[in-house]
Amino acid sequence: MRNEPEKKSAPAPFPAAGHDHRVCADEALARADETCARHGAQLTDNRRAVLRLLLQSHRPLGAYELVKRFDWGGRRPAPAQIYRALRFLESLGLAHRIVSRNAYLACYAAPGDCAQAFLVCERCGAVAECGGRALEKAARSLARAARFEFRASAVEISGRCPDCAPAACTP
Amino acid sequence: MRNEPEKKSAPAPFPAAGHDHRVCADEALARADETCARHGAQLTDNRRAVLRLLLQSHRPLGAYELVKRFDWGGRRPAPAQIYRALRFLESLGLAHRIVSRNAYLACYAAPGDCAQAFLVCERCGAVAECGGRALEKAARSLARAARFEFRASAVEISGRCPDCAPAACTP
DNA sequence: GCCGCTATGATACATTATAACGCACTCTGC
DNA sequence: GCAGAGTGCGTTATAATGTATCATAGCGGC
Repeated sequence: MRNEPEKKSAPAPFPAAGHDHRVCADEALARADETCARHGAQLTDNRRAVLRLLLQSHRPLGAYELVKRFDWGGRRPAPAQIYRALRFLESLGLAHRIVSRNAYLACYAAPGDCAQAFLVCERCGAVAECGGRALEKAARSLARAARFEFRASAVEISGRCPDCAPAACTP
Repeated sequence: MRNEPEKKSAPAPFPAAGHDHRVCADEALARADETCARHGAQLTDNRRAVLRLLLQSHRPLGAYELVKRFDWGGRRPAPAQIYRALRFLESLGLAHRIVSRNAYLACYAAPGDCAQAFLVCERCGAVAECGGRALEKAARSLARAARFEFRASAVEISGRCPDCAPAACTP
């Protein structure tokens, strides 16, 4: 990746709400099954494998990082394979693209209230997805004022996560 | 570019505030001089040329689009040249990067109140920069709630500009 | 002159993403 | 069972975007 030190064994990037990684990952996979079923889409082996990799990492991964990690009996899948899965996952909201990093993050939120904004740590690369109706509301009213037809908003907030902020209690 | 039809001769992408292109471009160049002077930075020929190209286009241009347009006595500058100028312009707020399109847009706003958010038309590729304290306020409070140290926020709203919206009065 | 600094010009390379094509599988209707 | 449609996969090739690196030029200070 670009400038991510890949801080070894950093299990929970700013858990903000004190979440347990395994629980949220398992839940996310279960929700993915549901979501696919609801949309009449198939969570094929390929797609599930990519989603699982994203869930395991719990931080955004680049497409080529996924290519490397994809365990496929020694061989490596072609990028196209990964990108297809990512597009699929994105289309159902099971994963998000962090444009500012060209990276992809599994969605841990419930289908309804996902992905209003992302908090992207400049130092360790951790990303937290967070809701916040206020943001979307502000975006919508901004669009309205410009006679702009709102479709979607992407908000990425950069800064330092609690673990990396210099003023944090942990040294 | 990726999926921008490059609608020929579309002079003013949603003027939102009824602005005159030439006026705003000239003003922007003048402000750029000022801004550079204030920061003790040099608006060299190279940088000025890139800024001028951006101002002329009045819509986001990819770096390689700039490479093509750069008139340099027949030759073409290397990408690095353009990227350097872009980085410089960005650092002073004279240009902005539209991450969702990997493209760059000249800043037409006054130094103080620039770039809270961008309205990106999915159809014609036009981008309007717009303020909106509400957005930044929402972003900041979101960050605070997550114990995240806010540095900057990038908000990109996608949808249809007034010219492209199906329900618009102009056919 | 010589140093330190900044910006440039140039070559090469790295990273990210898509196009295109044919195969395999599944489902459906017959 | 079999043809045809639809979807997803595996592969190759290539496009698009972005950086690293190094040598050089210009400029101001000592």
